[in-house]
Amino acid sequence: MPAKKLSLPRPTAAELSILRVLWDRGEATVREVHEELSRHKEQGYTTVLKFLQIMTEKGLVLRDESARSHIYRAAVPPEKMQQSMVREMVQKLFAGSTQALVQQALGSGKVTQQEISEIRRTLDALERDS
Amino acid sequence: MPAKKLSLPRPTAAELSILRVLWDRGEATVREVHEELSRHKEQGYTTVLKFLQIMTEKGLVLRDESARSHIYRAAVPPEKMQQSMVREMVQKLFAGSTQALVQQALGSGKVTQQEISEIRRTLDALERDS
DNA sequence: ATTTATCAACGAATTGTTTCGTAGATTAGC
DNA sequence: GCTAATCTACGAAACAATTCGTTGATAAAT
Repeated sequence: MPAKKLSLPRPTAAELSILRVLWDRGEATVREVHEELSRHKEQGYTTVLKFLQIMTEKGLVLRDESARSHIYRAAVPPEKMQQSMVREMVQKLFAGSTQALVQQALGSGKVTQQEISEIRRTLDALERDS
Repeated sequence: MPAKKLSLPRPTAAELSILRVLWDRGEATVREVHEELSRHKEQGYTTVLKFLQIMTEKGLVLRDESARSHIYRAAVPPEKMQQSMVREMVQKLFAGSTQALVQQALGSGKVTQQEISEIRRTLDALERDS
C-alpha cells in the first residue's frame, strides 16, 4: 500500500483562486475554471490547464480522466485548508496566539450583529468543553 | 515632496521571519538577526544580509547607515502588518467573511479561559459602537 | 604596521511561480 | 470522410524568491 501524503502543500495565490472555484462548484473542467477566473482577470486557457496539472502533481486537486475533458475536484475541503493556513498565520505572524488573531480580525473587519451572537455561542461552547 | 508608499508589499515567509526578529528587538544589525534566525534554521550570514537589502528596497525595513554595522528596523509595526495580512486572508480564503475566519480560529486553536473573556469584552465593545 | 576579523556590496546559481505557444490527439459539424 | 473546434501534454520563457561565494573596504588585534 502506497504511503499517503501527510501534509497538504501550501497553495500559492494563483492556486488558491483556482481552489476557490472548485470549492464553489464542487467540480469543474479546465474550461469552466478558466471562464470563471476570466471574469476577474485576463488569463490564458493553457495557463489554467498548466496550473491544474501542477496542482494534481502536488496533490491539491484530484482529476477524473475518464472523459476527454478531465474533471477536477479539490483534494481537501475548504475547512481543512482554512485550518491549515490559519494555524500557519497564527504561528508566523501572531507568535502562536490565536486570541491575538481573533482580536485583530474583529477589530478591522465588518461583523454583523447576528455574527457577533454566533461567535458568542462558539465561545460558550468552548468554555463548556474545558 | 516625494510621494509616500501607499501599500506595503506582502512579505514572503523568509522576510516575515526577519520582521519577527526586528519587531521583537526593536532594531538589530545583520549579525544579530542572523544569530537569532540560526537558532531555528541553518542560514548563511550573507543570505540574511541580502534579504535585508532587498527588504530595504521594498520598503519593509528602514536602515541606519551611520555606523559601519548598519542598523535595521521594521518599517511598519506588527499590528499594521497583521491587519493587512488578515484582511487578505479573509478575502482570499474566507470569501470576505471575517466571522468565518474567527470561527475557524477559535475552533482549531488553543484559547485560555481568560482570553475568552477578553474576546467577549471586544464583542461587547463592537456592539456598543454599532 | 601588518595581520586578522568583520562588514556591505555585488553577482550569480538555484529553485519556485506564472505565463503561454505549439503540437498532437480526439471529437463534433458539415 | 474532411474540416473545425476542443482538449491534453510538453516545453520553455519571464519573472520572483532564496541561497551563498567572492571581493573590497574598514576596523580591531597584535
